Amino acid sequence: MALTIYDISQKAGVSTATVSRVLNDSASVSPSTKKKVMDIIQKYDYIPNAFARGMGLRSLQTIGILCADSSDLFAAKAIYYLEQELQANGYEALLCCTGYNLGVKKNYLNLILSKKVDSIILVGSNFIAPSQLENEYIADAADQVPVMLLNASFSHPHVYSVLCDDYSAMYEASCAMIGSGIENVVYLYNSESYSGLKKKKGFEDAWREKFSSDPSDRIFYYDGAPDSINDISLFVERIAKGTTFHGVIAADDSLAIGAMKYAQRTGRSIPEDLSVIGYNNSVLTGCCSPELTSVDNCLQRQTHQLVQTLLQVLSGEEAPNKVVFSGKLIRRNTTRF
Amino acid sequence: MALTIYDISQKAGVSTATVSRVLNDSASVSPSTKKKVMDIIQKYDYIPNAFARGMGLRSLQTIGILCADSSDLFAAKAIYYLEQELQANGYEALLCCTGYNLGVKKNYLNLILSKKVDSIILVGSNFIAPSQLENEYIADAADQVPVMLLNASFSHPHVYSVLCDDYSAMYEASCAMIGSGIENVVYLYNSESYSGLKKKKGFEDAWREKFSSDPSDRIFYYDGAPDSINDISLFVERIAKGTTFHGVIAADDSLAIGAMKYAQRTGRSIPEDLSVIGYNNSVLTGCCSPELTSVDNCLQRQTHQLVQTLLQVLSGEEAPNKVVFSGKLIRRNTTRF
DNA sequence: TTGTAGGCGTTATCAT
DNA sequence: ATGATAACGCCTACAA
Repeated sequence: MALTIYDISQKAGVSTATVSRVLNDSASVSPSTKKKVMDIIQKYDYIPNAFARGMGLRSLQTIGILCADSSDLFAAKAIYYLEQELQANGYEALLCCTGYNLGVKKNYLNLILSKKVDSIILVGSNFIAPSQLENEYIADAADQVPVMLLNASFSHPHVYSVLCDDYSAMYEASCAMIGSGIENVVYLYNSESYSGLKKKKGFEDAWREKFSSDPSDRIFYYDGAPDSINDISLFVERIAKGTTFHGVIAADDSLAIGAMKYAQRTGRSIPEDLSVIGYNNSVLTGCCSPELTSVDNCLQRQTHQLVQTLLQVLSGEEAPNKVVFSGKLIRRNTTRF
Repeated sequence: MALTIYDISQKAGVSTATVSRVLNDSASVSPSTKKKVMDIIQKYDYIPNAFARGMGLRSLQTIGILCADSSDLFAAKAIYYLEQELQANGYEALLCCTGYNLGVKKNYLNLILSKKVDSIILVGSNFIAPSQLENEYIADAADQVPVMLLNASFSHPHVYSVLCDDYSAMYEASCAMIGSGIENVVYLYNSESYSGLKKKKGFEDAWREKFSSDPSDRIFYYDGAPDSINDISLFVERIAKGTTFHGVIAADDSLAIGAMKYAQRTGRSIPEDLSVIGYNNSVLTGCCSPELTSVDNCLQRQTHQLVQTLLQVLSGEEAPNKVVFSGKLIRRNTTRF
């Protein structure tokens, strides 16, 4: 049987209350007794029982992280950074992959709430739907613990958002490509999430501004497996049957690389005949050749800010409800502007 | 204040014990009272307090997952699969990224143990060192909870290993390349972990068998950032200054792609002038062109088996201490054999 | 089948 | 500064 606080108090010749105070350095304990207790704790490798502790403190210093798919490149990086930041501040991360179904997300959110996490971080904007009604479950959760949104935004008490201005980033990337004189640019996307729609609008506005025409016949939605580059390239090939294009702007690096694959298969050269811009500036940008121009959404800065905000909230300080960073186009060799 | 089991028992007109029994369907409860209690629980949205529950049950149905870097492609996939399997069986995953330093790993292992997880899963073989002494901390952990190893092996009571036979997979891949007549094959690796060394030995044995000579001057260790394809390609370029080669076998897809980048930069054609084999069969294999031949280590089968074994262990059944799967060379376009 | 009551290991409150 | 002791909310003998 593991040692209890009572055992330690006996051996140290003090009360359990004193041991507890040492453990949490809560109230003032005389240096000498403190040392005495510490020594016993060290000597016997005493570890307080986490459950009993949770009961008393009403917290186990644990943060729930929800994401749709933790193996998605963006999510994987985000989770890594978040976990590191949390760890460094004495918190553990409870991970939960929900998939993309709304009902399932709700269930998991409640499940993880029942584990008494101190807060919940929602990774990626696919947790936020365009219709307020579907976001009700987030508001409900926020009544229990602060809810942190990474790369999404939702206005509600106790909901805090940290995100990249995907709209502007995509708008500027689109302007760069369209403005450089490349003809017949198309836009590829694979998510209608909060950020997915922002990005699309960035392209649309850039297009309308330049040509005063409706871009909707140049926008294509891919709903296949996100990690099957091959499927994506077939998808692009199908587009090419009905539409001429010399530029591709993609809402995700993998879509961009699928387009490159198609181009290379059909003998089109990049960037001479086809320019490509991706999004997320993931490891994939360095794997293809030529290397992919992509928008960096400064994920690490986002995660850092998110955890800082979270710590403020948990310690009762005032914290910003929404922090927005700017994305940045990283120019590589699939573009010439 | 949240409702307690006592409140529910009052409203239902039964004792707390009966409510508890309904909650855990432990002992037999008459269908009528069961329904009565259930209705109250539903009506008030009652959720039992997780901490108090943990105290009674001595478990919160939580499994600790440790990995060095959760954004590593292999680890990210593994974590995703594991979390899904665990979730499906009523367990939550507590994630912890330790980095590659041994001391840090030990600390985190103890930290996560103190959270009273029901078991610990170590993802990736970098937790197992060649020297037994350095693995002592794993043996210690296994005294407290069952320890599961994904893609590593360590013989000790309460330690269970599920892995791919990386040695054989790499041996066969090496034989395939060497046997096809490709001259001056080199081997690249970036980890001296349990599996890293197995893979290297696979190559060495294949080489020795064919040429009866020492392969050590053809084996190169990369110790830079694993996700910087560019650094890897410079590393390969340096190798090329002193060594002629027409084949590259890499212990990881990113190393292989770095080699391809070098080749493409210097105008060497793949696979005519240079054949390449990667390892892990990751998403990267489809991003480069030509697409990368790579060894698949059937990660999903491994994770499934691991969780099955874990469930057996936790329910007190006998379980296999070591399960080994075979890897498989997936031939794509960077090779011609 | 059901209820009573004690215990789980801490923390927090109140004295001293 | 320190010690008793009452919560905390649930589970589980044991009793009925």
